[in-house]
Amino acid sequence: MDFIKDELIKLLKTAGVAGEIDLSAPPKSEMGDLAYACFETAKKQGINPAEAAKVLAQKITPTTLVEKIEAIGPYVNFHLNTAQAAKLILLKKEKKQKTGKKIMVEYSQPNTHKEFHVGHLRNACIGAAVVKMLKETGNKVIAANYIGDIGAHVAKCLWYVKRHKMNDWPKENLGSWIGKMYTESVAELEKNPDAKSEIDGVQRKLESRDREWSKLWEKTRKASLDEFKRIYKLLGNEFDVWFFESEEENRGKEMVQELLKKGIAKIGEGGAVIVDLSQYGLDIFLLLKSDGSTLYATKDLALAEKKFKKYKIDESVVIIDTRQVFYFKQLFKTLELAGWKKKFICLAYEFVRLPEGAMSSRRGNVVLFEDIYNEVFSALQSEVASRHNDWKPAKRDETARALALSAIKFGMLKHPIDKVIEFEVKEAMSFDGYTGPYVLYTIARINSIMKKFGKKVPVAEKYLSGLVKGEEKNLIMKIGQFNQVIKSAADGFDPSALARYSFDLAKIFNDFYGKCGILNADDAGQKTARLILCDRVRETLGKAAELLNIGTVEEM
RNA sequence: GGCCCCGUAGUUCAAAGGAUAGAACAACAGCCUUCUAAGCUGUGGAUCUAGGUUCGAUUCCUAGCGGGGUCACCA
Repeated sequence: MDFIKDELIKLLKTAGVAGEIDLSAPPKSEMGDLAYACFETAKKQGINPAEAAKVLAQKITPTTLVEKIEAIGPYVNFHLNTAQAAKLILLKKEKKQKTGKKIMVEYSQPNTHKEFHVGHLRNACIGAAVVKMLKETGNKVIAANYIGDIGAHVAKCLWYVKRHKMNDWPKENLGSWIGKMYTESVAELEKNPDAKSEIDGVQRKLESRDREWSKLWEKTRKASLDEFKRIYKLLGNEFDVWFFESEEENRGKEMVQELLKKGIAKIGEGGAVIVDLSQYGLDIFLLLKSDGSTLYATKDLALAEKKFKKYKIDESVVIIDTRQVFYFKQLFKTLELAGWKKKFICLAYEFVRLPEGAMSSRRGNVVLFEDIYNEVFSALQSEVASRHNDWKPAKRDETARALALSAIKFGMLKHPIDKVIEFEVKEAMSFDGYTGPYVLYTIARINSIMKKFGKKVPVAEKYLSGLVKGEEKNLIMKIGQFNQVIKSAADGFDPSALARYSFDLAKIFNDFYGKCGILNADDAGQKTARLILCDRVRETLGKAAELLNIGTVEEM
């Protein structure tokens, strides 16, 4: 699209337009392919925009690329020659502009000793997509996970296990069992608040690496981690660096002392270490508990230091639940007061709730990733079986798995991050319309055509003159937008823009597919031209899916 | 109460201050001797309220109303 825009901008400049020129797509394709809005120009000339558009349109003469220039209201609309547009969009490679920053994206951050539910899923999906999009736009990206393997929640879980469950450990699925023990522990603590002091004692023992408790901790921690790694493998999440809270405790405590010395932190009510941020509207920030044991904040100080010192990154992006933004504002402010001038970006997504209310391990109304995956997978198993009786079971399962993951991941990514997702099983089970399977289906349709064609599609400019229809042009123009969509989605950390684009492109393709014969086109030239177009649609959809961390299928 | 996010068809969401506010789901009516009907076509249906800035506001500002979140030993 850049080549086309460059040429149009040149035409406009020759016609006397000065300054920045911005071209947009008109709302309806009949109106033209690209439009220039004349508001600025009109203002400079002191005439009304519709008049300016009319004058400007008359000054520009058609070229091989631009067939018609038309003023509609305040807009100058350019109608492009389809074959020429196809040449510039389908055949010419645009050079990518590189941002070239070194960015660490920290995401997922699950707590061991807890269950992995669909709220965690949203983070994992957004994170994977953000990492891929930032890489695509030329950044060096380090994908980091930060495991909450120590802290109050671990103490709660282990206190309960030690007290009630030492004799009934399961042989399998230890990781998810431990998560359930956490939930039971919370329930018990609610009934019996006095247990709090016992649990605090457990946390202190864990932090002082008491031998007996450490042994229990190591075993359960590993089981939790194995469970997470299994889920990441299924989801296709890969991390370059693993941080653990347990490894940040000591340095964190030291840093708290340093902040005390500098006078940035002080001892607050009850003996805890605090930073008073009330003059910044950020209340009181707690760094260390009164009994000397650590908080999230203690460890995050050390982690921030490690990220910039050890990994020498330019920016630190942290993907978190919106409920933690206040905490992160406090943390960033504290680092700033301590003299840090680093770029911290806090990418907050709204949470996933259930129709009956917020998910809470406490109330036991969480939807586990595992459960929803199994449900979607088995629904797709029967879908696939009903369509492909002849396939081997292994192939059917593999297809159902890919489709299930595409449905779940796309469902998490299609909502903008600042919208609360109300998670409904019914919606997760729908495979029509604005869904992952719809995009995969479109790719599978193209694969099928290519397979029937049976040869490599010959790509050459001479075939493109076969492209003349409106449906073809719509597709070409949409493909032309791809690079810009990637760029703005990456810059805005917004996978939903890319998800929407891939759906729109698939939709335009299916329209084309229904109206234009491909293998049975009117003549050989047209057929080849359409095959080239199909190939580029497939490539674009495939790339979009890849950037969203969604795997595709050959056929379905 | 302070601060943060969100209010658009029945529902879930679009629309860098610009053209007749777009989709999807659901509802209803059609389309498989032809490249995969997980598809396509058609029909109805919406900007929370009141001000302001602007040639122009769904978008920006102010106030209100409604929903959600958060505010010292949780993460």
